[in-house]
Amino acid sequence: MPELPEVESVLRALTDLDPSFPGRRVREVRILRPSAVDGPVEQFVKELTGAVFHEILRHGKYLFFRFTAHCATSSRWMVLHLRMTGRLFLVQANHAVQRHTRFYLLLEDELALRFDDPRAFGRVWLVDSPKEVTGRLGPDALAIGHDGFLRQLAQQNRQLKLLLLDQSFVAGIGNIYADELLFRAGLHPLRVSGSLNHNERERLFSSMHEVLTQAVQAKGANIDGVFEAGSFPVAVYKRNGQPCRNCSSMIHKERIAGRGTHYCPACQPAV
DNA sequence: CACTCTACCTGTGCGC
DNA sequence: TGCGCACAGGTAGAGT
Repeated sequence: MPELPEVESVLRALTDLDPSFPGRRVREVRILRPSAVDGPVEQFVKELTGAVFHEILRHGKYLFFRFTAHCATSSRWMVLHLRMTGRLFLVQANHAVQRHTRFYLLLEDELALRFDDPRAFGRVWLVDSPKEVTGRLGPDALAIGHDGFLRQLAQQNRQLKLLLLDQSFVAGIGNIYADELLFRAGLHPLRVSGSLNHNERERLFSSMHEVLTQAVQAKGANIDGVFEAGSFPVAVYKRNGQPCRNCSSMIHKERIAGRGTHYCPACQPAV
């Protein structure tokens, strides 16, 4: 499930694989699954055909592609959310379409930007400004600094698991990294944010920052039995029934805030 | 106002 | 072996 580190890796892969990606012109747009596009499909195709990409940004789990349409002066943005199983990548234009390919953009130099998504939760939008999307989001979880995070935290009094998953608190953390950073911080997912002492608040920020930074460096998470491109080793996610790497206690799983939540009962005491 | 539930999807892995 | 079904999860929107 792509969260901040995985989405950041997608962005870096695009620009590393193809340093001239910003600057490329779209020759053709093919939509295989119209429901992947928010809004009228014809307009999506029409606007992007002949458009030129200028830059790619990320905020939370969203990617923003700035482009200028073929005979327009002002910029427009293609916004993408991978949701659960979406994958965005560059391929050769003749690369065979897969069963789950939802759409692709044929670019110059026989390249194609392709979106595959088995679960079909992923979506793409065209908007005038990223703010139309990021306006509902909190600060990016990796861009936010120590002081900004503590300010955000001071305004809340909610269960930590719920808080971390709330994209309007900070954007980019999903179920995997919420569990991972709470483990690193030694905080139980049901602890209420308002009850944290100074030291615990500091640990929450530093753990969030370290986990996300290291996961970006590792190009995403490595989860046993689940296909993920990255090599960040998870300590608790899907490790229920296995020994904690700190203390050998059994990793526990329960449903919190409607999500499968994994933690070490010894390292993350309830009170 | 704050929380919970459901829809959206389909591959996986279980029990029978 | 094969069938049916619960489950996984991010987000929006509806419901309590």
